[in-house]
Amino acid sequence: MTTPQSHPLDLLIKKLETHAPLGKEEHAILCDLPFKVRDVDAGAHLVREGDKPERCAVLVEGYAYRQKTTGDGARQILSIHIPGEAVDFQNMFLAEADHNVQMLTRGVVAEIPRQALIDLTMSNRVIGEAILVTTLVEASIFREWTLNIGRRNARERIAHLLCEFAVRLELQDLGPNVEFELPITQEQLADATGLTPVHVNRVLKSLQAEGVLERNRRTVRFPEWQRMRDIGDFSMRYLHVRETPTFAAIS
Amino acid sequence: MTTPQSHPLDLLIKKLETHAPLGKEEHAILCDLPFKVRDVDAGAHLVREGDKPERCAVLVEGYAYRQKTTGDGARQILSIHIPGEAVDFQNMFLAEADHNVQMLTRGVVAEIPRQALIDLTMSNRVIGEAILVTTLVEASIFREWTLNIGRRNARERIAHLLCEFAVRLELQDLGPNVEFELPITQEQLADATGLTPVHVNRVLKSLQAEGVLERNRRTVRFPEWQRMRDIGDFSMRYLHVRETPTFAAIS
DNA sequence: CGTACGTTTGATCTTTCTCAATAATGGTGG
DNA sequence: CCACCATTATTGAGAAAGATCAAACGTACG
Repeated sequence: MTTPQSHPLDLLIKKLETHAPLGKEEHAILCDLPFKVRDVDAGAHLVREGDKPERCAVLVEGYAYRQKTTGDGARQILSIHIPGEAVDFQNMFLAEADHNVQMLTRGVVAEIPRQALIDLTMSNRVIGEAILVTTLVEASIFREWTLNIGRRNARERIAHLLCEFAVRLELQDLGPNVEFELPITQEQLADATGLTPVHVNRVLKSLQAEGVLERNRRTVRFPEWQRMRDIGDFSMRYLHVRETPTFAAIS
Repeated sequence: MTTPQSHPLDLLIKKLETHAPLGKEEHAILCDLPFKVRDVDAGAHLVREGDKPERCAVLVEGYAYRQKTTGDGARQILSIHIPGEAVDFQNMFLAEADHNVQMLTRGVVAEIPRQALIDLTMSNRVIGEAILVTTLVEASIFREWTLNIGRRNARERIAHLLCEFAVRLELQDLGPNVEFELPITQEQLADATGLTPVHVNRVLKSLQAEGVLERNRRTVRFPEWQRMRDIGDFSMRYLHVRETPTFAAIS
C-alpha cells in the first residue's frame, strides 16, 4: 500500500539509476532538492496542454498517464507512468506543454520547482546526463508505442503493453513481473492501444480463454511469461536498461 | 537542387534557432565543429539498430527517415527528416541505437564525431539547451504521430502527415508550404501512417478527386491549404516553433 | 528496349468499430 | 449493513474501414 522508502525522491533516484550511474554524492544532491508533497485524486491533472511548466511532478505513489486528443475529441494515451517517474521531463525545457498528464489512480506526487531542477541539470553533469538519458529513453518508448499501434494487431498491442508495464514495475521493485496491479479501465487501455473498449474486452477475454492471462479485479497474472512475451513481440532493448537484471522471468 | 548555403552546417543552425535563440558566438562555435561531408545513396543506413553511435549525421541535402520493425518484419516509419536536421540526437547519449535511420533519397550528410558534439553540449549552455530543446521537440512529434496513427482515420492521417512535412519544409526555407517535393513512395507513406500501400493510393486518389491535393510526379500541391489543414486536424502547437512565422498560408 | 520498381484498379475478406442492451462492481448516503 | 447510482465490463448483431490478393499499367533507368 505504501512504499517502504524513507525519502519521497528515493524512487526517482532508483529510476534514474536504471539508465545512468549515480554516486553517493548525487544521491545527496537529489535528496536536497526542494519539493512539496501533495495528495492527488484519480483523474487530477498534473499538466495541462498549453501550461507553462512551473514545477516538475515526481510520482511517489499511484499511476499517471500522458494523453492528447484530436480535434473531434478522440483521446490517445501516450504513456503510462509508475512511481519514481518524473512526469515533466518532456515539458520542463519547453515553453508550453503540448499534451496533458493526469492521474490514473489516487496517489501522491512530489513537486519540484522547475527552475531548481533546470539549474541542477545544467550545473551537475552526472545528474544532467542522467536526466537527459532518462528523457531520451522516454522518447524511445514513444517510438515503440508508435510501432505497436501502427504495425501490430489488437492482440499483440495489448500483450505488448502489458509486458512493458510488468517489466517497468519490476525494474522499479514494485512487484514481480508475472503478477501486478493494473489499475486501468478497459476504456483507458483502448485509448493507449488505439482500439475501442469493446474490442479490448474481447481480446482480453480471448487471452484469458487461452490461459496466457489471468485477471482478478485489478490484478493481472501471466501464467507463462515467455508466451506472453512472444505474443506481444516484446523485447527489452527499447527500454535501455543499463544492466539487465536477472529476472527469473526475463530470458 | 543544391542549397544556396555556404557552410554545410548553416541549415543545422537554422533548425536549432527554430526552437531556441543562438547568438553570433554560438554560430561560430557550431561552424567550428569538426565534420566530414559524405554523399549517400537512397536507402543507405545512417544508423542501424544496435549500433553504438560514433558520429552524428546532419542532413545537408536529401531526406531521411527513422524506422523500426516488428518481429515479423512489418515496418513502421517513425519520423521523416529534412535538410538541417541532426539525425542522431535521439541516440547520441544512449549506449546503443534502438531503431534505424535510412536515407529516403540520395543526399549529402555532414558527420560530426559524437564526442565533439557531446562535449559541446555539456560545455556550452546555450548550445546545450538548443540541442536539448530540439530533441524534446522531436519527442513531441513522436507523440503527435502516435495520436495520428492511433486515433485518426486514413484520410486524416495522410493529410496530417503532408501538412507537417509542408510546414517543416517552409520553416527551413526549403520551399513554400503549399507546393513541395515529396520524394516518398506510397509504400513508405503507408509505413509512416500505419496503413497499406493500396489503401494509401486510394486515399490519395480521393483527395485528388476532391481537389484538395494535386500531384505531379513527386511534386505535391495544396490548392487550399486551409482545407488540407482542416482535413488533417493539423495545428502547429506540437512543433514548438519559437516565433510563429508569417506564412501566408498559416493562420 | 527490357527490367525493376512503383502505381493503379478490382474483387473479396477480416479485423475492428458501432450501436445497443444487459450484467457486474464499487462507492455513497442513510 | 443495505439500497442505490454511476462506472465499468460483457455480450450480440451488423456495418465499415482497411487489408489482402492478384493483375495490369507506367515510368525511369541501365
